[in-house]
Amino acid sequence: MRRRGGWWQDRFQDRGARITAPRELVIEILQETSDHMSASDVYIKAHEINPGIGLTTVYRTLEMLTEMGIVQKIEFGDGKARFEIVDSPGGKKHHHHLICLRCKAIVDYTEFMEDEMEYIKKTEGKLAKKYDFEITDHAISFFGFCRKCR
Amino acid sequence: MRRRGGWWQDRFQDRGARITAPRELVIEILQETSDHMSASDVYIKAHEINPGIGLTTVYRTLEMLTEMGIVQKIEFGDGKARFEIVDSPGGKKHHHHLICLRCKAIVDYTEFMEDEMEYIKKTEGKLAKKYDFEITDHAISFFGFCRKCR
DNA sequence: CCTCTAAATGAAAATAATTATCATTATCAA
DNA sequence: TTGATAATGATAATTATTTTCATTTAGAGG
Repeated sequence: MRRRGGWWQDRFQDRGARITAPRELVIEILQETSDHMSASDVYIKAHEINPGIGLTTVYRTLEMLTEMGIVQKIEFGDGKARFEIVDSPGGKKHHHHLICLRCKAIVDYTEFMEDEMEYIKKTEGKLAKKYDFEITDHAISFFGFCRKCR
Repeated sequence: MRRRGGWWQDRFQDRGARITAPRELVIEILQETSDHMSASDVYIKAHEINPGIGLTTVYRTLEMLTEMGIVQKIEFGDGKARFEIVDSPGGKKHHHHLICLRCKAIVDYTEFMEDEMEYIKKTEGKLAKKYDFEITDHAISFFGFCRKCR
C-alpha cells in the first residue's frame, strides 16, 4: 500500500474529506502534466493506471478539488472545462492565459509576474475587505487574435 | 422599418457581416441588462420581443459577437456560458468578478480600476509583442469564499 | 428601385459534457 | 477490529451546444 497523502493532506483533513486512491491519483496526474486537461483527459489517464476508476468519480473529485482550492477550473470557450493544479510545491509555475478568439489557441505565459504580483496583492486585499470574501486564487486572461487568425 | 446599426456597425462592415433583425436584437438585449445572461436567457427575452427568432441563431450570434469583441463570453463554472457587452457607449461599466467556489455566487466589482489599468496596459503591450497577439480584451477573476460559505 | 447570390435563419435531430441515481465498497475514528 | 458513513462506479438522465439542410433575406451591383 502506498503512503497516504501529500502537501494537500491538511486541506483534506480540515474539510473532513477522506483520502482515497482515486483522489490521490487525480492529484498526481494533474501534478505531473503541463497540459490543460479536461475531465475526460484525466479519466483516460487515470484509467490507464487504475482501470477501476469511474468517470463520475473523476468529475466529483475535480469539483471537490476546485472547491478546496487545490485545483483551478478553467473554461476556454470550447465547451469543456479544463483543470490545473494550483501552486503545488515543485509543480507548475504560476501562469495565465492568452486566448485566440477565433481558433481558440491557448498560450500560457509566466512572464511579467512581478508587476502582476504587485497589482494583485493590492487589489485582492481591498476586495476581500470590501466584499467580505476570503480570496484564495485568481485568474487573468487576455483575449485577442493570434498571428494566423488576424 | 427600424434604423439599421449602432456603434457596432463598423465592426460588422469590417468583417462583411450583415446587419439583421436577430443580431440587432441580441445586442440590444445585452446592452440593456446588467445580468450575466446565458444563451438561453437571451433567447427567452428575444423570443418575447420577436417570436420568430430561433435558439440556434442566438447561439450563432453570440459566438460571432464574441469573436468580434463586441461581447465577452464568461464561464463561471456552472455549466453554461454567460455573455456580457464589452464597453458599449453608455452601457455597462468595465468590471470584473469575484466568484464563490462553493455557492457559485458572483460579485461584480468596478472599483480599483486605476491600479488595474496601469497593470493591464503595461502587461498587455509586452504580451502582444512577445507572442504576436492582437489583444482586444481581458478578464480578471478572483476566487474564494463568500461570507456564508466560509 | 429591381435582381440575384451568398449569407443568414430556424426547426429538428444529433452530439457531447456533466450530473443524478442507487446499490456496493472502503475509509478511518473510536 | 468494527461500524457508521463517506466515497465509488455503472448506468441512465439531463442539458448546453452544434450540425444539418431546406428556406428566407440582406444588400451589392446594375
